[in-house]
Amino acid sequence: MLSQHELLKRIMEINKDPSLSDAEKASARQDLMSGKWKASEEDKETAKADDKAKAAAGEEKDSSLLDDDTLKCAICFDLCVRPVTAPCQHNFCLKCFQVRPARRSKKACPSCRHEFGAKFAANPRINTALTVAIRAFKAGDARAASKPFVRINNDDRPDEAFTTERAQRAGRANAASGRIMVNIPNDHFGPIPPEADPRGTGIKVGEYWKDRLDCRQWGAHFPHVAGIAGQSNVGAQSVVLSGGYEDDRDEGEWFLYTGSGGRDLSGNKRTNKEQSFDQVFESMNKALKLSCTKGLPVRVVRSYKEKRSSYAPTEETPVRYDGIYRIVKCWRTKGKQGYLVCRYLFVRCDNEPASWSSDETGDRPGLETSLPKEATEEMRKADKGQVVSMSDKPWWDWDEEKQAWGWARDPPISQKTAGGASGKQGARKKVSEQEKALREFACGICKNVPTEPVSTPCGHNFCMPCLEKKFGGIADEIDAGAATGRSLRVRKVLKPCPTCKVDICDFLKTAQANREMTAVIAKLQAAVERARLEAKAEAEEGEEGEHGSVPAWQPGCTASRRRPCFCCSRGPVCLREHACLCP
DNA sequence: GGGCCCGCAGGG
DNA sequence: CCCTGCGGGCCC
Repeated sequence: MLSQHELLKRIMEINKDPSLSDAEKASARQDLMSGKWKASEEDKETAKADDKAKAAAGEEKDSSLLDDDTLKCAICFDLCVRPVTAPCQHNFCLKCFQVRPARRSKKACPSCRHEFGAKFAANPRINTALTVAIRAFKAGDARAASKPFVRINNDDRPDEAFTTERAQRAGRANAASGRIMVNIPNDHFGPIPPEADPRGTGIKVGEYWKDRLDCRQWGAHFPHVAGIAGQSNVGAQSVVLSGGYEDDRDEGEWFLYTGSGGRDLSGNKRTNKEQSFDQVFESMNKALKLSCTKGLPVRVVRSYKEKRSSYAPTEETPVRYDGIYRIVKCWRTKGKQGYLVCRYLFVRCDNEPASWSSDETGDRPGLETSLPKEATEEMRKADKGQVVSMSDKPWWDWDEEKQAWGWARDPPISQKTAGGASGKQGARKKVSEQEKALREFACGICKNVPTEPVSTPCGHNFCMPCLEKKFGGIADEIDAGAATGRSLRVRKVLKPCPTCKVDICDFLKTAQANREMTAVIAKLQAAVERARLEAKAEAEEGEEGEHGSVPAWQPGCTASRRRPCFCCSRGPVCLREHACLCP
């Protein structure tokens, strides 16, 4: 890996290289920052010599870099805060740029008088490579700099599944397919931890992918078209800011997000800019609302397709992970198209600094209480005056002791069987949980789960056969009692609930196995069985020959449904052929 | 750059 | 099963 000094030197060399175009410069910088660059022998030599010189000269060399314009704002002459880079290669703080050159009629660089292109003047984008350099510079050593991650080659994978001939010709499936690299269920909340990542790093803020499909494979956001990942009764795990809704407003640390729906998608359309009816808090919008009230962590991914945000990535880093946010408020209001839209105020709460931040630390609490005026103004106009707030005890919260964000309550349990770090621990846990649920139905006499369950008015469960055995031919005796009209009272005393001793004689007259309960029990039993199998597979994991009778995957399989492998959870498994892709 | 079409995942 | 979905390739 490059020393920090070397890194900065290289960035400057790139910036000064007259043979490179702006785009090439940007791309070279990005490659450097993302760790794609590989040390050649020559480079290693210079690095060595460099280290020696550095050792001799102490830190002088590093501090001398402060004289270089590269990291400084050409307006305020300080280190850039949220740097934007003009086509002339001069850098500015986003704010400095917005208050000075952007407001003037002649939009030109105050440093070199070079006129900005219309695109840059209208929507300057943060130069994230520069923020990394500034952070590194401030920290003075490589350790504190956000560590460049090494992307493992995602191409040429045996399981980069092609589904259609057309897609094969294009060199890539045109819909979601391919192996999910991270070991987490789709309904995993919060950051993707190192344990779940085959590289052992976890998904870091600033990591980026070439498209939504790639992003999906690394678990940051699973749906490949939809912008919201979630379940209406659990919450939302992640969102993408992709410019699909014109009401969105992005200010980096906070943004206003629009819910989904309200659009006519008839005729096999996937999206439609035109809204034709009101949005409601249902399905994905409801999931987001739940994440809001619970204060759950929501992963946020930004796409270069968002054209109106300075915080959106560029084509060089098309789909970028920006860390954890919480939804502090949500409400409904009239959107620009005149229909009601669901609105969500996201506020960042991540331990890592944002890609656009020149700070060395992540977010600090407080932002969620001092709401931006854009949001408060909109909330005042909220539909029916209803504004939903985040809980006082959010699931994801600031830990004063650790001085870090983290889980303040247990994370929601995954409902999926996708395996993975949490899923694996969950399998055994799930067995015991469901067994516990089953025990709720246990017969008060034989203590087993009843096959013909009866629930008494006093709320206790028994097997029908156990009750009959206990009270001896219930139906017959009662019939006999009714026929004689004599000893019913006596029998009543003789038929107390075996659990609570309450008289259940009258109930027993008409008692029948509860069909509804039978169904519930059957479902639970099936779930326990499934969970047991999972736990078993888990226990046997690592052993050879686990795939048993599963046939080898055949290239060109056009299965429409894929799931992580039942055996090793690494997937995908073709459910039509039940073929397994495990190595 | 716009329109069109497509496969697929996932919720309900 | 049906419907939705802030993709992406391709053709024009």
